[in-house]
Amino acid sequence: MGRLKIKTVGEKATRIQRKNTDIIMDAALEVFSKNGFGGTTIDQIAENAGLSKPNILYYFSSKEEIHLSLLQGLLVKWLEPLRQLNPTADPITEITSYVQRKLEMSQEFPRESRLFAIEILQGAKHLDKYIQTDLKELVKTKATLIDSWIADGKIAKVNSTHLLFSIWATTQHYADFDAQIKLILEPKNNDTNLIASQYLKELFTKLLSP
Amino acid sequence: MGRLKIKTVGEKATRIQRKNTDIIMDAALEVFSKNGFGGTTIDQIAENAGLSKPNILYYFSSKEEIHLSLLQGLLVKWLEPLRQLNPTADPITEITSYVQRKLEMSQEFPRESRLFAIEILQGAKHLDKYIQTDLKELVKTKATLIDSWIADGKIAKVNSTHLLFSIWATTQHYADFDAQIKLILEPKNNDTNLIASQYLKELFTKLLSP
DNA sequence: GTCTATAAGGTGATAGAC
DNA sequence: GTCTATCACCTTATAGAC
Repeated sequence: MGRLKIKTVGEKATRIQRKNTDIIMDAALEVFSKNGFGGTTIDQIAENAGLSKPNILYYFSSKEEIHLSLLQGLLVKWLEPLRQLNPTADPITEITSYVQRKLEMSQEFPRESRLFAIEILQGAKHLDKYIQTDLKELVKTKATLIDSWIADGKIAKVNSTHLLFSIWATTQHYADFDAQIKLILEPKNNDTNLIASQYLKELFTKLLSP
Repeated sequence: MGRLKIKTVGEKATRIQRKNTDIIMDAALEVFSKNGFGGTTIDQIAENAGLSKPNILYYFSSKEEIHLSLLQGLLVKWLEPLRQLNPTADPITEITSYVQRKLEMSQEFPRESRLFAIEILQGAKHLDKYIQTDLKELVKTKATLIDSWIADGKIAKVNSTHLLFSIWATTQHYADFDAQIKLILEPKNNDTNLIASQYLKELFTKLLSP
């Protein structure tokens, strides 16, 4: 009768498991991204999910397991924009498009962005193996691609790795520091996303123009 | 014999109070910036400070009071680089100097940077009044200054508020996401700070050149 | 000012009925 | 699969001796 990973039941039960697992993870994302791991209680997750605390612990064996599942499930999605960086297209268009994709992802998934940010901020203890392998490898590949564009004279000479850092920093800032931005900007400003998009396009276009 | 704010004792006692208060706040900064508010226990602060838990609570009436004291003490220092932005000097030099000051501050006080970041990330609940007054006012003043530089044709036309956002984002990134950066860069890279400094100077110089 | 002891309440996780 | 009840532990904060 087992835990999640042991599938001994039929189609219908599996579907219920999947559905409830999704509900719990969404509720947990909501609370973890707002209060951090330590500031989150299973009770809060349970209330958010509309389930009882023991029921949460029927699907996940511990609070930490929920947290880990969330982080690991996030990684593939989070790297997708960078993976799409295309060697054959126009370099500046490619990079500014990447900036746009990253910005849109932060705006569309602010909870995920914050969860990720909190985790890195606190030392990346649960992601370090992944960062040292998958992310490091991907950065290396894409930095090499950018370096080849520089060597071909297609874009200006810049440090390709720090270029990536600054793209991450500027795009994620709008999701992660949203509270600060909202408090500073006038409430009437409903076009923050558009302005941010245009500003960042200009920032990186000017940097990279040969 | 009263709490911190009531000064009924002589010079010597006051000096001890001040010394222990500083020790506690430094220990608390260490732990809060690493584990967040919820992930921190008074026991951890006590151990870090080399004091007993009740002794901590002799100087501060609660865990939250320590946290608040830290955040509020941080604000003046954190805004100083922007305050120094000088209306009379050369605009591009002024802005790139500001970038350097902000970068140095993040590198020199990474714990403060992370504490601040975690607070904003989680909704800025304890700083919202300050952000809406002091910071908003300062940003308005300095954005107006930058706008006047644009009007005078001294720098390129950009959105001045988003310029400030991108400066904060890029400079704080090196402190806040240090764990990720260290894992991605080769261990041999000891000159990250220098490269970051040069890269950011180029990024903003190109953006702002008329 | 600093300590030991402890109250008071919250939290993660489990047992067992349904 | 889901619930109520509960255990065992941890944590904040206080009381009171020194």
